Amino acid sequence: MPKLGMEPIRREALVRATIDEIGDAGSLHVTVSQIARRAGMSSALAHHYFGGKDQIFLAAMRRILSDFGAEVRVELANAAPDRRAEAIIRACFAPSCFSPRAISAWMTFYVMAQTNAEALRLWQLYQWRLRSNLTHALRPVASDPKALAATLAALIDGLYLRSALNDPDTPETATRHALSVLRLLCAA
Amino acid sequence: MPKLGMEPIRREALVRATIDEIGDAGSLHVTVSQIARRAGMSSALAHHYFGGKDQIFLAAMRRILSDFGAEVRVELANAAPDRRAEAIIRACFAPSCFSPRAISAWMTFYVMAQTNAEALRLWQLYQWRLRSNLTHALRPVASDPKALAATLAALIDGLYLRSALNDPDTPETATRHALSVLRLLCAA
Amino acid sequence: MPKLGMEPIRREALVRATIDEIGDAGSLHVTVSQIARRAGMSSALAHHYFGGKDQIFLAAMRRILSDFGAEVRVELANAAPDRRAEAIIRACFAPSCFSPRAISAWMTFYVMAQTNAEALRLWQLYQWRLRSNLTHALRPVASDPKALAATLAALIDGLYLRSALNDPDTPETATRHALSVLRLLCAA
Amino acid sequence: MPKLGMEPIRREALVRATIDEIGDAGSLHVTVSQIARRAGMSSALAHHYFGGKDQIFLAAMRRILSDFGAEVRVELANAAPDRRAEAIIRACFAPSCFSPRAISAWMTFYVMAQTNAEALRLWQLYQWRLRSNLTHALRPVASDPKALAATLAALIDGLYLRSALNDPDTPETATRHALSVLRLLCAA
DNA sequence: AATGAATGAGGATTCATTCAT
DNA sequence: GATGAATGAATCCTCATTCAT
Repeated sequence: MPKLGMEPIRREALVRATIDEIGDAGSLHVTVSQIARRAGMSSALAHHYFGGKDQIFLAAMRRILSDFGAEVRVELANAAPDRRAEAIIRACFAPSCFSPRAISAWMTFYVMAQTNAEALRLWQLYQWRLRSNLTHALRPVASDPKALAATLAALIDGLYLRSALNDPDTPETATRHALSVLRLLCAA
Repeated sequence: MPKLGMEPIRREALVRATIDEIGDAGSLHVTVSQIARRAGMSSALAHHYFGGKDQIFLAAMRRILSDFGAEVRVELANAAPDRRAEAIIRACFAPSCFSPRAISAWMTFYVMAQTNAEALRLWQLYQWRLRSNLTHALRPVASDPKALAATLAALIDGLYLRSALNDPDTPETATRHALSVLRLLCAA
Repeated sequence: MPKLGMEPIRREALVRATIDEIGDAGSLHVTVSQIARRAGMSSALAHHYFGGKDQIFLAAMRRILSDFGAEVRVELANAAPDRRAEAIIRACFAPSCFSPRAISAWMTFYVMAQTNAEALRLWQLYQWRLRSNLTHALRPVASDPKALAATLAALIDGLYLRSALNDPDTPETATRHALSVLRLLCAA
Repeated sequence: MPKLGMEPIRREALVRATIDEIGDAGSLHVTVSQIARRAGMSSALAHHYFGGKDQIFLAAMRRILSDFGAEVRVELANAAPDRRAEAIIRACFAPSCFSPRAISAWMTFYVMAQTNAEALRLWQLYQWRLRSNLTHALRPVASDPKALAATLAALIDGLYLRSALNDPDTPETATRHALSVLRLLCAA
């Protein structure tokens, strides 16, 4: 009697395992076997469900992006209209996005995007959404919302980067940093 | 007497080839053989001179850092006292540091720093120098030089990142962006 | 369900192939590929089952030791109480232990024991067992069983050595030699 | 002005270095470069003088044999006619032959002899001389000098073997052991 | 659905040896 | 006489991927 409906469960487990494994290893140098073992199945099954290593990685990247999107939506839902930019920044540094594991995986996908077209597309989508969200949110409070959005997006990436490299910055410090820049540049 | 003095030539060629190869490939997934071939020698000779793959990569990283340091020194030498921060920013986006290849290699070393202690040390050294230079340069013009230096450093890294990911930003755009943030935040 | 239970078969085949290959080559200078080919599989599979070259070699060494132990047990089971020492000596030169291949492999492992801790431990275990068995067996017939056991153990090793080096000694000659020394020294 | 008469000096240095290096490493896994470095010259020069690695090893083996022969001659020169067998045994365990280094090198050459014809010839020569010397020396004191010589030769090899494998036996213990067997078997 | 079995392709590293100077 | 330079050929090991069951 075959088990039914295993596919989504397996895929989910593999995606989680991929993020965790990359986060632990701190690099893309992670084998399919390691991921599969962590997900509690054989590497052959991982291939069966995803077709190949790249696809597993891309699925993990999509998952990180959608987690991020969800976080943004939650924060935006509770934000006053003139606090929407703050809310987005908070979402960026929320634990689900800014844990060491997530950061490590995130940074790693940047590298993947240098060679994999689909990964690049995903990153560009993320950038477009982030900037678009920020621009929209900044419209009530900034004189040049688009430029400020670009600045904040770059700053956020930079803060991710140094957090990935063991900078002792806590999420709180990073959040405070980004928020203070937001305030200063809105005032300017 | 044998042919003499090849060592510095070979090492130099390998370092160049490493940066170029990583830049072209857009990832650390570059073999010693590829590097050696590009440098016009056998992989055995590359090992002979550097001892191993990691050391070749670290030498390339050191080279990038020292190129950057030289660029900074040049720009600072020609800068008026109240333009020193600008000068540093210009150095960051000077062609020798901001060519697609250099950026790609640079980003790639970030990944290496996640697992290699010496690479991490080198990155931290770079960060410390950059921030220290910036802090010093900002003293005459900013109310909180240290905080502003941190912001600029993060912003610069973020701009590198998106440049590495095929953002159509030109060096000029990136420079203008960073300089404008500098001005706004000094005024604030 | 997949093909099952190959592991013990493969391991066994590899252990046999290792002993044969070393025996043929007459040295530790034997590659994993050679062994794997002789065992009818890829070198990758050999690594998969054993983890590395050293472990393959150690498994082969363990096999030789256990073959020897079995031979001793068989001979002892059929021996009169005052013939137990003779039985042990016969076991040492039984075909399964004293074939050219086995000797060659045996000698070769001696070399391995000079640099590999686990191999050394195995050799010491073998020595301890041999001497212990001999001492016990000699108690009824010798005045200083321990000293005589040490002498016989060294003599046996020496006879192995020259057999490994193409001495025309047959197993029978070697057995007769050792037995005659046993008799002489018991009488003394 | 070329240096004259360097050849014997270089060859001597290489032979010494080979023995020392093998002794230190405890195995044949010694590179020509290591040997040459220890001998204070380039590996190219080592090849120049010896033609290849095997020849270097064979030269070292010859040296060990001739050292042994010299030791035997010295001991025999000072021995009373009925003490000649004792003298040979003492020579076998004299420091120049029985130092850990010498033993390690010695054992290692046994392995070489399994594959190299010239090494085998040298070992056989050594055996022949040892047995011949012993037989001659035993004539006045043993009933079957030839058989006893064979026994002693094998015993001596066995004692070397266990000394090579870190048996705590000192040279003195080994000497006493061999001498006591000699006495017992002469009496028998 | 699931997996143990199996491998080919490749990658870092080592080393004896050759050669130009 | 002497050596730095240079390499081809190996060797261990890894890993994504395929397949039979």
